[in-house]
Amino acid sequence: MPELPEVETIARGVHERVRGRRIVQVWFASHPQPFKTPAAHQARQLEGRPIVAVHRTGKHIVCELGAALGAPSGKQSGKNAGAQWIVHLGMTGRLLVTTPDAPVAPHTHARLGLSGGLELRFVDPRRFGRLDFRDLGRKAGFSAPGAEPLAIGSAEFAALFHGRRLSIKAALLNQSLLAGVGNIYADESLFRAGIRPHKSCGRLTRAELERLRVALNEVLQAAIRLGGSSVSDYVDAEGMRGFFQLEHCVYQRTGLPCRVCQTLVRRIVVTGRGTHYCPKCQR
DNA sequence: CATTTCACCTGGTGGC
DNA sequence: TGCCACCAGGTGAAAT
Repeated sequence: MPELPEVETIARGVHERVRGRRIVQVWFASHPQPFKTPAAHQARQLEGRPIVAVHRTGKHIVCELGAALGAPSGKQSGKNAGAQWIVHLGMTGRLLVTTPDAPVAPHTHARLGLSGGLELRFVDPRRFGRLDFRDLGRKAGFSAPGAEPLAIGSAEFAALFHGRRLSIKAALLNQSLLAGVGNIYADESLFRAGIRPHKSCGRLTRAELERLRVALNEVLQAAIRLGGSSVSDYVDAEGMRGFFQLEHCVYQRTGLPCRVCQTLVRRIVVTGRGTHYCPKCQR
């Protein structure tokens, strides 16, 4: 499932391959609509615009778009200002850069034909993903509600969790607190910080919170270096798998010996999510 | 307001 | 072999 490192990997790959190209043709599937704004409106707005840059915010991929080719100046047009195409991959979403003649995978919901003979495709079997279009002439650019885990400082991080009663695992998954952490990296960072997943936020010491911030930062950076974790069907923009799943200490290692102390990894359910931890290393 | 639960989806898996 | 209940989990709406 795509979390921060996977989304970062995809955004970088897409950026490398499509930056500077223009959207010349847009096809959206008609029946299933995993779209925040109506498909027809998105398709109409996307066509003719250049892709200026692609980057990540939280778990969202943001494609920065320029004005449409030949759009008349003046407020009426709507295509003369910059815009954003925002992609959320949900659980099983893929954003792929292909050649136009590449076989179209099942559950392909969007195809953007680009200048220079490439296509940007959104594929999502379970349709948990979301596509959104934002006209920057009408509203501000997209920003994730939560803080950026790779940039946040000690005091701000501690303040996010201070005085809360819910478990630290549930808090890590709350995107309006921290943007980009999902089930894999919540479990892995709690292991590296030596903290029990169901421990209440309010009971964490300042030292534990700082250990968690550093552990989260390290695990996310390491995962980005390895192209993310391919635990189900995650692949990057070129269809390549990541390798960080080989470095997992607890996630999906139920019943296997802890890499540090050999105690068997345990699985519990916290707020409805499968949660993995070492009962000896994590207190 | 804070927190928890549930529906949304489909593919893969295990039991019978 | 086939069928089916069940699980995976990111998100947002509904419930508590």
